[in-house]
Amino acid sequence: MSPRASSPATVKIGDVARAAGVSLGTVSKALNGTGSLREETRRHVQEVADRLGFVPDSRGRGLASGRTYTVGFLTTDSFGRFTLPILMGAEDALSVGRMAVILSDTRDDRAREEHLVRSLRGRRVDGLVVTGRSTDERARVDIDIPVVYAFTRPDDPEQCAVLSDEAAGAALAARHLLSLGRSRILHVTGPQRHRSARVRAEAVVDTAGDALVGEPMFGTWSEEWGRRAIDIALASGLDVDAVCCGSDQIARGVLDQLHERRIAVPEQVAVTGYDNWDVMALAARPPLTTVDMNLGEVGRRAGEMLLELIDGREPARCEIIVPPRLEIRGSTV
Amino acid sequence: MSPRASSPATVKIGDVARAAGVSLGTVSKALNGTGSLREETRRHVQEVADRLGFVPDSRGRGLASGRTYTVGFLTTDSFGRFTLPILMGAEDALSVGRMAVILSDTRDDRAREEHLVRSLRGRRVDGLVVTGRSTDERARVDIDIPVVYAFTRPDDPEQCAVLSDEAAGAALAARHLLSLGRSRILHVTGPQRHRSARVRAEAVVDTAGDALVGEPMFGTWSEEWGRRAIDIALASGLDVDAVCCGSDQIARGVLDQLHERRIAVPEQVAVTGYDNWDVMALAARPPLTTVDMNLGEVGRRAGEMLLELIDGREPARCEIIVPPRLEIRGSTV
DNA sequence: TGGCGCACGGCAAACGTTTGCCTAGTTTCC
DNA sequence: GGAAACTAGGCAAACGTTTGCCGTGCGCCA
Repeated sequence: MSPRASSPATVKIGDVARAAGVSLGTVSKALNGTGSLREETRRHVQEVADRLGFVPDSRGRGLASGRTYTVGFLTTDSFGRFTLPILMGAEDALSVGRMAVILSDTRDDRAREEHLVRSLRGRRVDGLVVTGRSTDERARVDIDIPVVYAFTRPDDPEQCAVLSDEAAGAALAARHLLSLGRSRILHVTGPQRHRSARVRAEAVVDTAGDALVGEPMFGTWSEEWGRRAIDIALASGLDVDAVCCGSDQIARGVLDQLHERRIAVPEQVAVTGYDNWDVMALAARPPLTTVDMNLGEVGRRAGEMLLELIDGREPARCEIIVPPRLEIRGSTV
Repeated sequence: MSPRASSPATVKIGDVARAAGVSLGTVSKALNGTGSLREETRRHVQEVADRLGFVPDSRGRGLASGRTYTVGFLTTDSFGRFTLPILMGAEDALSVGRMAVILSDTRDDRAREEHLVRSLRGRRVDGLVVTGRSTDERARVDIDIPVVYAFTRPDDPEQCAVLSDEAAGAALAARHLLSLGRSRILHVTGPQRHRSARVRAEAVVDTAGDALVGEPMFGTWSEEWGRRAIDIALASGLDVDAVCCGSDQIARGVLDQLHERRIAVPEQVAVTGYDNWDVMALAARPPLTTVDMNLGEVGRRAGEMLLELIDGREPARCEIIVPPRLEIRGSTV
């Protein structure tokens, strides 16, 4: 087969060497800043390389140096709302280490995951960032290169991970409501079988104490549930001056239903969300006070940690908990 | 530097050869189904390779075969709402060609794009999918490998592209409203400087004809604008029985404001959106009738076309227009 | 002026594959 | 029974780098 029939034959290191009148190894050293060369030589080679538009072939480079400068980004949860900011953060951190990121979306399919991991292994990636839903633990990826889990919690506690402090986030919202003098707080959140929902609910219960009205209401992560929850709560005669929601979507539903019933937000009832999902939180009326998990930061820290692991440096901590942040807007005074 | 200090030294093709008692080249042929070998030999080699857990090194493979089986996915628009489904579709199509996808997010930064393209070139990717906002044309990427533009329109008409038929989509919505007997249709859409807004508006005007009330209302792609537009329209005494919106977000705002004013949807006024963005369209009350651009299909077709180009086959058409589809829900009868 | 050391840069092995060519052995056909 | 025609698989070159080691020529010092 004709090797790479690209039109104007790619320029390789030998071409640069010839054009610069030096040896092939010298070009490599000049361009990589290694070996011992006169500054003048380096400059000259650099110039020639630029003129010729030389870009070193990562295959040869990888083969010779043992590093590919490539990492895999493995996600179970397609590229949903949560995965995305993490990906962006990770890319940020990794690109300063000149790493390229290969995307692998398992679509939550075991066989597909196996195939993808095999492919990544074949590409000799230097490391792996694994992410997915935070709701449950995920099985560790069986591969003998550095792996950092982001957002999702690996079932093996030895593995490095960067997680969001969900309890702290929920507490943040609850405390905020308390500080506003609210004393009859309702908690509406997602399905009880989801770890996130449970953890957040527990934190709200602990923080709000006597100020909590009734039991946490578990349902689904939808606007629809937010609306229904309000109906249910009011129908059962609950007296409420704040609703602490498990997600922005739920909060949006809550807001709509309160509006519907002519209950003033935030005057009569304050509302908080969770996620700081801009399209939801900012478009709500009033704009939603909500917890931001700093997912970008989660991804960034995961990328940084992976770089450390790849470089063989032991990272200070192998589990990083990223603190969330409260974004205060109009839905709470 | 120690070449790849991974714990249990990676098994290479030579190891398999030795273990199977054949030559190195034979292993390659057996595993790749090339050359002429006895079926028995192939099986035997395959077995040994499996037992040893051999995964060929893509660097060596790429170097020898001239193909990297890697493509770049270059996006200007971070990985927003539109880019994502395209990415997923493209990945779908490319993964059947055993291609890995390297992500490159330019963040709309010229310098960053240059750097990323250089990096992709260094990795000798076999091809490139370029995507971004559909609102404007984008400068062609200067690289001498196959490139397919998806969703975004390249400024050079020679380039291959897969686009969504936005005019058809808007017409679809307008025609649907007409077919329901609506005769006083208002069009509310995004900024006039956006190509998408202009194209869709033009199509609505053409399709609705006399049934169009007033001029298309250009604004922003936000819920806020949807709400305001309704206020403005009603304040100016417009009599309307349908609102054809340029996006789901706008439609959502329109719905909310109509609801606010106790105007029944769809009985008194029917509403259509554009994008079929599930979190918006499904959570709306009533659920939104909207145009789905089939972005997954756009990505898939782009991936397929790229595969063809890489394989040197001239694709039948170099510009593919993917037809949109109307998703009918409760906001129109 | 002679010797030593140092700075610079060349040489070639190594990285892990694929693939065209060649050879040895087996069959087939007269 | 012998030669021609295949068949199966070995051999080695090639892909494009990096890097350790070595040699050469120069400067410096005595």
